[in-house]
Amino acid sequence: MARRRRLPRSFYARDPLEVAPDLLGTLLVHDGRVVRIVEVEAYCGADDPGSHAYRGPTPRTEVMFGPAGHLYVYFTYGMHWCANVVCGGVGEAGAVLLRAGAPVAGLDAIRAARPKARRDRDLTSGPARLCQALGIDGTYDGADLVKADRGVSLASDGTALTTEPATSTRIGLSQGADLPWRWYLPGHPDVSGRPR
DNA sequence: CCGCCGATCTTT
DNA sequence: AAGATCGGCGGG
Repeated sequence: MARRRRLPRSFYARDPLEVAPDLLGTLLVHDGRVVRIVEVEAYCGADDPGSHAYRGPTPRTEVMFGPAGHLYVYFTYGMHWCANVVCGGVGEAGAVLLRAGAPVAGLDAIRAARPKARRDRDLTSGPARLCQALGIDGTYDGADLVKADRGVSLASDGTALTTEPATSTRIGLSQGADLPWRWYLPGHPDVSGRPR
């Protein structure tokens, strides 16, 4: 087991198109539960019609316009939470959506948090499943991943990827649907969804 | 495995 | 009225 090293602020303070692929293989940690990130999507603020921040700041999206390295957690479809990592400079509203992971530790707690999952592959494959599995909800909006002020952080354990990342268009969008801003580790059982 | 549909509520 | 989703159901 290699030592886990929390990602520094400088990791996040770059263009989301650079940060997103670099997040593959990193560890999302909360409350004894750890998953290895295997699927992400980049969202590029005012330059991206698919971003919640495309039309400028609102109460919902204000965290995205703040400093990098914080969580942007939003509520969708009346019942689900999804988590993004804020990237780039202040005011740019870059973000990377965490779409899927592979459980690394705390499997019992993850299973307990996902009672609807029939198979293990359904535990953390999907942005809302991932949040439910790790116990991340709206109270974590704005949480600092570098300071881990609410117990959530991202770390690297130095493990090299065994699969080359692949790209595709993003899942579930009608605006910006043609942009190839999704990265994933192909063949991984936890990778979710399909582009349209 | 795949496709369809309903749930449920915030945002526009 | 649509949405950065999920889970249950039916069919192949």
